Amino acid sequence: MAIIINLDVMMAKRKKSLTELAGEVDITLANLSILKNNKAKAVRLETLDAICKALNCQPGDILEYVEDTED
Amino acid sequence: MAIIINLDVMMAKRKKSLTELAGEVDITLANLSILKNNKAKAVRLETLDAICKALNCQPGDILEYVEDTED
DNA sequence: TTATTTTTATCGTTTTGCAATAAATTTGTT
DNA sequence: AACAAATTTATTGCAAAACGATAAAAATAA
Repeated sequence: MAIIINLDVMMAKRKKSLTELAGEVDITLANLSILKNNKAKAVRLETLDAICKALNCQPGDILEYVEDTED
Repeated sequence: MAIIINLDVMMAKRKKSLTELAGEVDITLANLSILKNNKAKAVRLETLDAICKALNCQPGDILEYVEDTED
């Protein structure tokens, strides 16, 4: 099992593109993409906070606990 | 608003002390205490994973979105 | 094809997780 | 009060990683 960041669901729900989100979260588009695709091994709570704020959601909405029997 | 880590609820539910948890999470007691008391500014997903595993819970169970109008 | 969005990659800086260790503080027990 | 156990706080140090800045590649849309 592994924890992954899933922004897709909330982004779709809020109809926000990565580009839009990056602007609001105040993080570079490139780095947000890394977070979104689980290339990051850690997250600053501050960043998570900004994302939740921008997507108007709870941490639990974007953090998932999944089987890592993929890829 | 800020995201905080709240281990107390799940620790109580699982009846686990910090000392026990530290052993299972494979992190030093000192550092787990830091996480527990929100002195950490970031968390490794790997660590979060180990904590969720040890407490048998979801990330959303230990991550809270609260007003930072305290202390 | 052309434009737009997203993903990858590289370099450099700064931050921070975490170990190791030890001391201080709190909590529990008799 | 006295003692033990658990928790918190503090230091030092290092390796790892976030994130910025930037640019190029790849994917998606029009």
